[in-house]
Amino acid sequence: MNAQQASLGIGTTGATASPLREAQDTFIRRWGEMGATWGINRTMAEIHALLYVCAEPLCTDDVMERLNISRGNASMSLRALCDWGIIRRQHKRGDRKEYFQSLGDVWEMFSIIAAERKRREMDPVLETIKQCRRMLDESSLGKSAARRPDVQATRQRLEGMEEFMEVTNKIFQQFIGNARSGLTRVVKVLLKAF
Amino acid sequence: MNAQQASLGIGTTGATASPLREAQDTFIRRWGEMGATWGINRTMAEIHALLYVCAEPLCTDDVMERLNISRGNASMSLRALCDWGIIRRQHKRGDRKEYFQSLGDVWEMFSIIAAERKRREMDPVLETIKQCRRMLDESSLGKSAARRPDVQATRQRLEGMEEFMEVTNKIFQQFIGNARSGLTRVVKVLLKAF
DNA sequence: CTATCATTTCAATAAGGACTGAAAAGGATG
DNA sequence: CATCCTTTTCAGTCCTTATTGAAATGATAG
Repeated sequence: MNAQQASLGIGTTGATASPLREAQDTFIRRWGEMGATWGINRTMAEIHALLYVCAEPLCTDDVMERLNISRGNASMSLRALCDWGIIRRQHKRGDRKEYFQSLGDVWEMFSIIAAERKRREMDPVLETIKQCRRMLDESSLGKSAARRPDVQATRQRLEGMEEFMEVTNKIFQQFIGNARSGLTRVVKVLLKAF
Repeated sequence: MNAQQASLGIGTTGATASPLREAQDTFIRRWGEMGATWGINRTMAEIHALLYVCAEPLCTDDVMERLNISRGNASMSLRALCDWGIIRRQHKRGDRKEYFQSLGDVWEMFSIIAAERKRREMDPVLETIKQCRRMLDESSLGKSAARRPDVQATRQRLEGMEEFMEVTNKIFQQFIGNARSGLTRVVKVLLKAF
């Protein structure tokens, strides 16, 4: 084991139990668990946590050894994280391997994630709700059907949800649009207001 | 099939394809998909969507038939939704069955969900981060170890994450504390500011 | 061009969650 | 307290997703 590996706490023997490594592992494990409950797969969350806390570029083998995962898994997860945009590839001169590095600014990371999840998961729902409302319009159903109490009740519920998502979307938008290092404008406003 | 069932669009034959039912089903399906990507199981999300759009109390059998799920599944999912507090049990006089009804106010629902997820998923992470930071304190490691660049780098990353989560927590808190029907104070502040 | 090292891909498999159905428990009614 | 109706529970099964490992592909250096 060379000096670099020692400082990373990477190695096949479990003997190296530095406090640094222990602290990092604790964080990584917890972050992985949280990811799972928010619909992000555990391994991806762990890899991200690892790159984030180490705060230096690691290569695929580092990640594999440190988290005990296969090469295939590491490769696919690293690519997914790059696709999300929260880690970046890096080349070291004189080294064929690729290295990966996490963004350092938490606000930027979360703003990227928020943007992506809004696009992938909230926008389609909002679209669907609008469509459902249209299906229950007077112009689609005729006057008498559109006034049935059950139809009206459903329409009202859809309206309530649409309003909510519209507002939530706006907040996301603000968060997304402004986050370039440090606290967002949204957040500053909030913190000042309370 | 009686009148009540007809109006709910519930029935064993697939023949009844009312626009109301179609709109509801579209919403339910989409809501279920979204839930899945946010770590809420699809069936639970669908049941909730059903109770929400119908805007009237339904019994276990209604839910089973409408969503094609088993009694066991319906029972467990309904209980979980009650535990979350976003649907409520109801008794109808002269009827042994229990009925379930969704909260009508979306803001209240999400405030309940936010409170629960904060408690279950964010608070523990924050706790872990604090603990990890303590592991890397000068008082735990001694001066020289605590000043190693790798230790300092990790400590900084943990601090960055802690700050982020602390602020996020405050925002959640505001959202949670104020939401009793209609827009929260947080949301009003936000909307005025932009 | 070939050898060498790195990365990606993907079929096979393992692991984890969700769902069912039937049996048990609960609770109202006469 | 016996009956009838409803709800809950949970072992077994099914289904989805995550992971592996080895073969294919790509990239660099000599």
